[in-house]
Amino acid sequence: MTTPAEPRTDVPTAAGAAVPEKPALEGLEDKWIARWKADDTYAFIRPASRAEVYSIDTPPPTVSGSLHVGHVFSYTHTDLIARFQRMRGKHVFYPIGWDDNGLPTERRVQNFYGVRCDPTVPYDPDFTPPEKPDPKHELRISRPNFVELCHQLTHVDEKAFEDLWRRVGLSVNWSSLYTTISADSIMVAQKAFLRNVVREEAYLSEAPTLWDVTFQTAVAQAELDARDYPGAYHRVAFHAAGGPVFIETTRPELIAACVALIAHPDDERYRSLFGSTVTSPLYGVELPVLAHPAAEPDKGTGIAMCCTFGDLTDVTWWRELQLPARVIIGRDGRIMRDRPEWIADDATWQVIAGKTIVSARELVVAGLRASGDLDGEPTPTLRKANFYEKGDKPLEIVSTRQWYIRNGGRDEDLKRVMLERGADLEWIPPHMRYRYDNWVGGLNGDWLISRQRFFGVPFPVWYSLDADAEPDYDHPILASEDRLPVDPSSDVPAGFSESQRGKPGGFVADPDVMDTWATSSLTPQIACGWERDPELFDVTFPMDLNTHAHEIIRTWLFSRVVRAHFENHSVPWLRCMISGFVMDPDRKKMSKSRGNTVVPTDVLERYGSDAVRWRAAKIRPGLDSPFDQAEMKVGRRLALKVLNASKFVLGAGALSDPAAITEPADLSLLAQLTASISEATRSFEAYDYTSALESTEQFFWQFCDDYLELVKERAYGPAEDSGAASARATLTLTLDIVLRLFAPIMPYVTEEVWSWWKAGSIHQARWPVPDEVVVREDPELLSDVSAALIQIRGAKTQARVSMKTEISLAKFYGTAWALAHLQAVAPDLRAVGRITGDVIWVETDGPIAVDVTLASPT
RNA sequence: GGGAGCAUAGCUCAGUUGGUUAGAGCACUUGCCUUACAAGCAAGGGGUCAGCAGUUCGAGUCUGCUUGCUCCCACCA
Repeated sequence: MTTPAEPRTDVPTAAGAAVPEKPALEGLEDKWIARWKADDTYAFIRPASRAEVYSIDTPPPTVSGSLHVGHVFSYTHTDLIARFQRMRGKHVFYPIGWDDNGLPTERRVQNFYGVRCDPTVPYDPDFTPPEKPDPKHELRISRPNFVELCHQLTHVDEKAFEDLWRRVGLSVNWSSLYTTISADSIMVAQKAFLRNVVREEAYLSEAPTLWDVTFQTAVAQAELDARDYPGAYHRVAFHAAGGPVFIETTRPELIAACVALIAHPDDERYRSLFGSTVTSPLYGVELPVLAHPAAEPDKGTGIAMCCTFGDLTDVTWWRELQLPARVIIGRDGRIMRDRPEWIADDATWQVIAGKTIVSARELVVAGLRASGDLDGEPTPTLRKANFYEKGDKPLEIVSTRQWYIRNGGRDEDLKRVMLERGADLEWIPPHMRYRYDNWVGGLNGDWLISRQRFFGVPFPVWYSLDADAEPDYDHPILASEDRLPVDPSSDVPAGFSESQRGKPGGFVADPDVMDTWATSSLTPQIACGWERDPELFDVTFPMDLNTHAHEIIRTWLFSRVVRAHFENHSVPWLRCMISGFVMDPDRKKMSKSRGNTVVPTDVLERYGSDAVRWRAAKIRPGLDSPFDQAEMKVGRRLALKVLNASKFVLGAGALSDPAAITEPADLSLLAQLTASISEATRSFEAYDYTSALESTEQFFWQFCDDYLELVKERAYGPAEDSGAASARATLTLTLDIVLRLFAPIMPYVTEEVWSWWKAGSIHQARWPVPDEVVVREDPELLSDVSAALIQIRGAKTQARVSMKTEISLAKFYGTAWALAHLQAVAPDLRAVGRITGDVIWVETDGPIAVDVTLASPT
């Protein structure tokens, strides 16, 4: 009745078919981590054609940061797909990288070693960091020494990350590991940048820029974090001919930077003042009163002071009304020491000169109070202020020269193209596309990529100096591609010699580095060997899948779409699978700043990787999920159940002979198994790993609870008995297939059991197909048997007796069809129910029912 | 203020194009040492599908409104 698609020949493992006495989960991870590493089980073997490859772009974690369970879940989601595709026969290109460049690393190095980078300090080849950092006296060290320390520390961090990912069981290609600060990455980042410059997709511009005073660097729109920030409204009088004009401000320290008062053109209250002038309190600077539609009549008093620069509206006014720039805040976040030329009275200026913003504010308020220009007391308010996401002071706006890459923020045509690129991607789940559309639609400037920092990819650019040693920013000297990677601070541009560095008529290096996103926006190009390995690039790019959590759609996802659009005229990948967050039990987002993170190593140790992965697989793409320890226990129980059930199956004697499967109950099970294979496959193909797991799990539990119990006695029969052979062959085939269905989710326990009687890794085995089992029996048969079993067990439970209590008389009720099903497996039914007496069959129209008479307990 | 998602058992979640009596796991109750597993097995209780209104022979499912929660974006006078 049943023939296998192809006879299977099972080769015993080298160790022999060893089923342990007491299987345990402990120790499996160490054992298989070592084996997979030694055998390079997940190696990418380069095939001839793109169609044979499945390539995946994964987020390079910031190695100086810390990971929490949310990361583990998200990376697991990717691995589930990778393992499924590998078993489907794809050559899975699954590189991983470490994001080790950038500010987080610098900050960690500063704290770890107690040092600070000072580019003016010369390199010390014999430098060794202090054994015990002294936070009060940071050691000032040269940029090369600082960068060396960054490399040292990230190396240590990277080892810990690799250990974690290996424990989680990620089947990445470790030989394709990249880092964002490696020579290759620098080369890719510099080459792509140079091409952007040549095509005028990147440009240098002096403009007001959001500036972090702590880190003293520019930051990009994507790195902003709007936070509540306590402040106070100060009602301040400016002086006009007709009397005082009151404004409200939370930033009175900027009165000295004021360039105009501005109200809405239709605002009757101020219409008469337009075109006239007022003078500022304390400083007596004469200022025009102007009209602009961006002024909001219902904010404050309806008339605002426009400063250089208090907020982005000030920048708009400065630009559109062509106002002068009156900068008073320096890049260190302090009021400038020298009195600006528009302030007449030096004594007034000296009050705030050199002060921090906070103390300057207090001093100015005291001055206003003394001069009578403060109307009433300041009223506290909670306002939103822009912060750098890694900073803890509100951003200032300063005018600086920076490199930008066009992203559509200042170009409607490009914006439309970027939206179209987003629409070309397959989004899993689909609604994540709206996040992309929202972000791109709301861009209000190009992408600022330069950072005034040290550990990062340097811009491959110099500027020539004129006779006064002033740099010519309009004509940057670009490195030629064949010299990459270059460090302009030590390399010399063509046609110059090192002796001309910094000299009149000579040259100077661009001092900045690229933001880390500028490099990580090229991970598909870095990983796939762009410009370095054309054959690899051809078979891996555009990639098949991009995965990460939804918070970096606006940053990492979007920036890669931009770079691939410019460089490759394509999308970087075909689809994006977006993970949700793990929330704390109060349904709050897990984050380091909230202090509610769960350290993954603890959880992995307590429940095991298979259990944690099982839990991750229960979370569908895009959905947030609360973290619950109890859920892990269930996963652990399943892993253990797989071990125990396998022990039973193989303990009865593995029989890889599908032709021996002849009994109706056995054939019916295989019919159900076939349906499960189809369902799991369909689900995985649709990236619905959760449903794939659920269908397999449901089959497996029913297999254990009903089928295994039903055939237990028969399976123990003598080898020459055809019923016993049928049971054993069914058990063996079912285990073989179920293990493979579980393999992407629980790689450890499935590999362990596989090794008990098969050679090779289950992770290199093929995903099951329904054709492996050719069935002609009715899957309903076992369902009817289960229904009868429930009745028999129920009777015993109700009587509060043991399941092994004998039944002296059993009456089965049901349709002729159902009774036929039960009669077909009557011996099994007698065995599992311990029916020792008579069996009576009663045909009815109703559902299956069983009446039993229990023998008196022994 | 703009956008998105969610609301089904005490908890976490399924519930295809509307169609019998709304499901699962956990938790809970009760029973069972049953030779794969007591980290197990068996049986059971538990829901006004957030609320209101509508479409329909029929609504957890479709439409509108309301409420609540979460996330993203905007909001610095």
